[in-house]
Amino acid sequence: MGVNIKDIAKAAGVSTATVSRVISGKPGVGEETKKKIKQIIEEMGYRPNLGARGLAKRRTGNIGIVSPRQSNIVLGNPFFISILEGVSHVLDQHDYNMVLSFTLSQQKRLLETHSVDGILLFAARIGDPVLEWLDASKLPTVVIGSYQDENAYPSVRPDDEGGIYQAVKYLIAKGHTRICFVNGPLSSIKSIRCRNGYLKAMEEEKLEVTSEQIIEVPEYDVLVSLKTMNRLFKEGKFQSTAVVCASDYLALGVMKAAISNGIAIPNDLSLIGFGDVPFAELSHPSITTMHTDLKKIGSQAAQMLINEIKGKKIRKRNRVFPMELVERQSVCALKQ
Amino acid sequence: MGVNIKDIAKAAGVSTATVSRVISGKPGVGEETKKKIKQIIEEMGYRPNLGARGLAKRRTGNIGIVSPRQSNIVLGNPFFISILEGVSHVLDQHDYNMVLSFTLSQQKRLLETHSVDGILLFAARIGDPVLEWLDASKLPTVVIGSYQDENAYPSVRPDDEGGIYQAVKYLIAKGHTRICFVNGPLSSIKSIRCRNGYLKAMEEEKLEVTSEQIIEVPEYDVLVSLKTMNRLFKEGKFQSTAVVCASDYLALGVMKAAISNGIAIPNDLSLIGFGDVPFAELSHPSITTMHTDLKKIGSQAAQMLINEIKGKKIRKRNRVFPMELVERQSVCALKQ
DNA sequence: CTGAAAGCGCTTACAG
DNA sequence: CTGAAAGCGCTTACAG
Repeated sequence: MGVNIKDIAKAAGVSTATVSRVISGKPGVGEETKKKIKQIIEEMGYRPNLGARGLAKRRTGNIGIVSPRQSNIVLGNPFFISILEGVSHVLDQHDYNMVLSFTLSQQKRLLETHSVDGILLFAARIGDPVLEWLDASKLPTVVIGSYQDENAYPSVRPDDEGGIYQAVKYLIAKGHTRICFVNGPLSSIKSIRCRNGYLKAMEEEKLEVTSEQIIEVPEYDVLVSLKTMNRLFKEGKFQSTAVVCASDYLALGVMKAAISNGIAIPNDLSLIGFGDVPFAELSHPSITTMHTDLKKIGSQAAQMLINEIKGKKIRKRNRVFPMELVERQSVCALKQ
Repeated sequence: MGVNIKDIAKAAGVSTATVSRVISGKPGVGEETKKKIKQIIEEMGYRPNLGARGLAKRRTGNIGIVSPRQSNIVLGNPFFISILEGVSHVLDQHDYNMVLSFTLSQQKRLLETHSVDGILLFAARIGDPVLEWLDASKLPTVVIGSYQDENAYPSVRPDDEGGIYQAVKYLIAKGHTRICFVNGPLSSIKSIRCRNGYLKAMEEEKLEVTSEQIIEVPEYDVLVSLKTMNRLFKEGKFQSTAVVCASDYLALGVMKAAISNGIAIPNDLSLIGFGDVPFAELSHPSITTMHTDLKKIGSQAAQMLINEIKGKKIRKRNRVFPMELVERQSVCALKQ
């Protein structure tokens, strides 16, 4: 099992307490002794056992990332990846490890076995079993993305409502009036917020919203979106000249379905995505979309969690990041 | 800190040893006692402390996933995501947590602090500093993907060489002779293997390979591929009628560059990708590509690692998964 | 400035 | 079938 603190103490002719002090940079050790111990640590290749340290200090040094969604949907989503990058950067500076959980049983274990010091909760939906375990665990938690109850945990999220609102307004400014909205499932609070943004913009402009104009796709996934839209286009009842989507992936599905049904984008149909993932720029045509600083959302959330763990007061519990429109090729002004 | 094993022991009027036996399902506890203890555990909501258990059993219950590449490149890559899904599934069954490391310092900590019981190494390149730490850590390790030394660690990987070989042969069967190859950097062993497959197929058919026909892109990334190809197309010296790529992402970059330079795919240029990530099917045109069972690669690697940790003999240390061609829309027969 | 000792929460020979 | 005790590798009052 390698060399431990006792070995070092013995070799240096001091107590383990002194060695421990040197390792953790605590004051109160003579320069001479410190130097000697450091040298011996180097020579013997000593590496602290984080588990043991954790036991003694009653912390684990791990942060759990939990998302109730299927791993492929979350991890395969550049949206989350970018956020994770930000998270990773901050945890790094504070010497935390990231423990990911993709399955229900992993999440349960994570939350019930004192394996982590705090939780970053992603993409939760109403009714997710994880929420109950989380609650019972009493673990410091920060939510990333929209959540049912802003008061339950501190949170960081993009301004979903404002983002969609802006997108709709932009299309209206381009002359569109028959604008439909492709949304994710309403079990996601994000979807509800996005929906509100859409309705608000339409109402403000006194544009009628028929039930066909809100298309709810059961999952934030390209393929699901593709299938749903394919059916719609084939039925021939699709009347809109523009569509706003609650995610870039949804938009990509719409685009693919449109193309294979002979609907040209943007000439026959204008399209706006949401999130600005790398693919939005790479598709053909490139997708006009709503952008926000995902990495920063991640790093702020991580920072808040660390403060929470340290028992520091959090100034602003719920942070909302503004979104801005990125103009690309998928929108054009409506021709009369 | 919640209720611990002592509390349970006291409440049940037994020793902690007995409680421990019940928890870990060890034999040698009376039915009555066992029942009683189980009930009390339930009532008091006891959850074992994995850290403490780990200290006592000299294991951590964690598996580290390390990839020397930048997080966005690895994690943003559906190729790895699919593999991770397979990994996740197996680790789950064996009650292991997954600890991810995205940055150098995280990896160093992971490898030097007894934080994990084993390592799954992804996408290593020659000269990566991680390799040295890994080596020094003496941790059980399984490599996923091509690696410099097949004997160093057990490994699981797709048949890179055979895959590219098949792709080239397929194009030749379609009448192409001027076939170029877009590869990743040669610091990656995967790239070297892919290159060999290309050369082998071309040589077998006695087709000349000029130096311009092998295009080495410095990173397995869409944008980098896009830029490189854009430059090439603009120079106007591009002579091939078909291109094989060492990854779907590379292929996507080629496609995007071709389209924006007025080169139609597949009519002007046939294109084959590698890996069959979800986007290969969703692009327009959809990409003909080499497919393999990525999830299975992940689950096999995880299983091998667990066997390694348990000290079981591994029957076959280096496993190679065959690849097969998936015909889509990005290739057409050469018109004379 | 330094050490002896207790403790973190669990497991596991050993003894009975 | 069960318990007392030692131990996993560290930290931290406490005392000097």
